[in-house]
Amino acid sequence: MSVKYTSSTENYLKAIFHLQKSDGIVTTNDVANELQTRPASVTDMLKKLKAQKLLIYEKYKGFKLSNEGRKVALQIIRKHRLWEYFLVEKLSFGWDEVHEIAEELEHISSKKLIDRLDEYLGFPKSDPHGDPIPDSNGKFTLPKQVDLLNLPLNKVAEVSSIGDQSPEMLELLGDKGIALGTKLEVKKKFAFDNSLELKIKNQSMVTVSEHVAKNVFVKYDE
Amino acid sequence: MSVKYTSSTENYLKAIFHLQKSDGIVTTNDVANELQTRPASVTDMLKKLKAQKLLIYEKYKGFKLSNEGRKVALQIIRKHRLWEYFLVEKLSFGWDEVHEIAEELEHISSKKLIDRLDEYLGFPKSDPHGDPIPDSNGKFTLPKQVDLLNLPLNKVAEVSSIGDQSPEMLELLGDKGIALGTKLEVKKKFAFDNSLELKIKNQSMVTVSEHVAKNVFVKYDE
DNA sequence: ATTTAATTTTAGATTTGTCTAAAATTAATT
DNA sequence: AATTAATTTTAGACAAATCTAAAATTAAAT
Ligand SMILES: [Mn+2]
Ligand SMILES: [Mn+2]
Ligand SMILES: [Mn+2]
Ligand SMILES: [Mn+2]
Repeated sequence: MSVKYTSSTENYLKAIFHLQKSDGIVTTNDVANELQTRPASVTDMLKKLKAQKLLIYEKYKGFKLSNEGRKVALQIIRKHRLWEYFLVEKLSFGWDEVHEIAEELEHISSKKLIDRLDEYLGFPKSDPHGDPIPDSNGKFTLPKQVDLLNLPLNKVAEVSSIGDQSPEMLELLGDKGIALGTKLEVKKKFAFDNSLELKIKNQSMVTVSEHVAKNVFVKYDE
Repeated sequence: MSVKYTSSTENYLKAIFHLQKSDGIVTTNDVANELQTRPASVTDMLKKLKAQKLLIYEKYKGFKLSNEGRKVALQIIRKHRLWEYFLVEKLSFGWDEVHEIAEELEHISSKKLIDRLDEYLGFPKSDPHGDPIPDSNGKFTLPKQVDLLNLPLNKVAEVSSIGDQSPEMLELLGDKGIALGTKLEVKKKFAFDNSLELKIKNQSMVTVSEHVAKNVFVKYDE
């Protein structure tokens, strides 16, 4: 039967899950940095997670989520992303203002609530940032996508996901007229600094840096 | 500026508010009983609430909410009831299964979220149990209502609110076919035990005890 | 291979919210 | 009025989550 975890435990599991995705290996400092806390606090929590069999951990030797830990993390992520979808689609929030609120809502415990919400929303496949929403069993399908640097010239594509989702990045994208679902094509790539000129559908041309280009993912046919 | 309170603080304020409504005077034991905790824990919290100027309290002399405390309590109640309305109207929950979930959701802090939700729901005036929903400023209007014992014979009325909302009561009412909005009239009152015979619209006659009658409130014309 | 630096862990405190047991106060009974 | 009972508060403890400062371990640099 489904056990109840504290919000803190859930936040740690989620952070470790996300760090595992990108790096593979996760360190105490990584987690401290991600959760805006101190390394000593992280070590304390690692021991608790190990005691609950949510983490495989040997001191000084590193750690990773257990199967159970991964399972719990995926359910938190499911809740987070469904609430984000709800906020944008039903309550007309901007995609750049839902993360904080979802950070709280993801800890509401009722399984029935989240399954009803999923149904109410029409079983969406991805959240407002293009990230996949795990189903009730934790399964999800990664959409095939490339970043703008690897998008062929003059190929119309649709923005499907954003890598760096910092407020600064989202503000820049909003300003350039780039949102999830935006149709665009790369018109020119400058070899000098890998900056790109983009034609955004129904808008004028814009220029983006390599840093931005690497964090905007798109889907396109073929 | 809106200060952030802990869930525990919010639960205490809400409990004291509700106890104040019914009795007028509230005791340490009342609160302990309401929140399923110990009198010593209540005293601890009373001191904290006083320090935060949310409560007027002199030890051994009793206590009551300050204006600020009442204001905060009303905002929590607003959130609780709006979420209950959402769960019933949008996610098809039964009115007897939403309280627990709302007990968690009421602590989500975003003011913008709750105002957007209010708008999305069409600014409902009362929750699924017939209790009034305070507006963004904490104002609400009490619907004029009488309990079934005071409803004149053969007068068609509409169920508007339930006093005792225990699972046992809600189960009994569900079984008898009495829900919020149900149209009914009192056909007979037995002086012996104050039990009533009711004609419920589109159903057969049912009998209810005085205890039940005192906890079912109705609105009617004139 | 030592020495130095960075990382991680431990030791010991602190805050919040809770508890039990005992003391203080108020209320109720003889 | 004195005694007993109930209520409320204090004293001291504990679990959870955090912190700082110091120690242990591992990694990097001479
Ligand atoms: Mn969170
Ligand atoms: Mn997201
Ligand atoms: Mn609550
Ligand atoms: Mn209610």
